[in-house]
Amino acid sequence: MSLRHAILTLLETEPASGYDIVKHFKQSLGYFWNAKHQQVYQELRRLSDEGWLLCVEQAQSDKPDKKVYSISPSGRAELKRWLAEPAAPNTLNDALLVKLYAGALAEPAELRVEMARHRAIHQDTLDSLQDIEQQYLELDPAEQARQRLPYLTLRRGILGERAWLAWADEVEAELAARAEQLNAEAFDK
Amino acid sequence: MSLRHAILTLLETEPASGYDIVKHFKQSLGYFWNAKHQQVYQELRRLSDEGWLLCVEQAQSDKPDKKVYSISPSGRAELKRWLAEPAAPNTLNDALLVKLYAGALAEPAELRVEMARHRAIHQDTLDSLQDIEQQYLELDPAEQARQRLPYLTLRRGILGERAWLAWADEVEAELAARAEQLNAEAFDK
DNA sequence: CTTGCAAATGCAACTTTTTGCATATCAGCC
DNA sequence: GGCTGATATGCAAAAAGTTGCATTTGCAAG
Repeated sequence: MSLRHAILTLLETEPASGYDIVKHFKQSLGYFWNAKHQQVYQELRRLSDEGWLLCVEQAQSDKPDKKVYSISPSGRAELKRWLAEPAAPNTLNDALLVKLYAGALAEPAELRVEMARHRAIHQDTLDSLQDIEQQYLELDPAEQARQRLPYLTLRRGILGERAWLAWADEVEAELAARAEQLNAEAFDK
Repeated sequence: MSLRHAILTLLETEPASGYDIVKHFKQSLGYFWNAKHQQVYQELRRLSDEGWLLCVEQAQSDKPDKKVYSISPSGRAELKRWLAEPAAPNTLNDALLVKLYAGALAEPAELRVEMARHRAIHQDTLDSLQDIEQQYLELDPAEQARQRLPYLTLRRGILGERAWLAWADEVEAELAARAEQLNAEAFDK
């Protein structure tokens, strides 16, 4: 489990509330980490109990009160310990690829709709990652240097999404060819 | 949950034992689906109980006996039903990217070792996927046409791994630059 | 004045996945 | 005769993740 270490990593940059962390996961960091709010809040409490985080309740006049968490020295030590461990390579379970694999059983038109839907999502993700990249590239060189490693994780997102879209081109070309074939067969009758 | 549908998809091509399925996941299909044997065996029993699979115990003289599962008509119907559903886009949790993000806290040398280790794994995966692609390309055109959709899932693996390696080049260039910088600083003293 | 939305947090039940342990058959090797 | 390794299957507990439900504050729009 590394949700806890993902949280420690985020809090290493700056203190944040559970709500803030979830927002990060939903926005920029969603490319490499995802978690529901329920999981995050629970984990924050556990990390607090273990002494890896400090928690300050902060009253707000315009919004509901919040709990701001920050990393403690022992939390930072734990993060360092974890960083030195080798990480298991990522495994993935991709339902869309299963559907494509079994696609001979499906309606070709439905596959095309599904691909188009996913393409739109990936394109949106790419656009927003590229926006963030643009902001990074407008920073002064010293700040760029400081943010270099997070930037490289962003690059992973960008390169990954571009590869996905290039693949989608191949798939859509094939599905279009199939649709044409079906059309021609229908015409023959 | 789509492990069950991944299994149905595999069995749609040909009957197999739990052991066979696990082997598929470990080998070629590992790019898009992963599951431990415990999970697969359990799911096979459940699918059987629901009537979506048929199971035949097959005695073997040279090896332990095995249970060969095949998809039933109701299983095929369920698979079709599932194929028509929209799939949620994949989310991922990538510990390596978390480590890189927090990399300022880590030993640069350790990051480089870790990257090299992961690069080797991805390169191996790419090599084996490309071997499979080569086999596909040597099939006669009719057979290629029949295998076209599974082949496209293979392409996803290939394009994905290439993108990963291209990204690793960027990361390694940066880590090498950091190492040189550290070296120069040490030399100054 | 109520409806809806963003900010903010949480419990409880459930499903899915991982981890650890366990066992049996047979082939080939030393 | 004992070891390793591939084949083949499973139980049980724990951890991780999802789903459904629930609540409070305050703002803004209608």
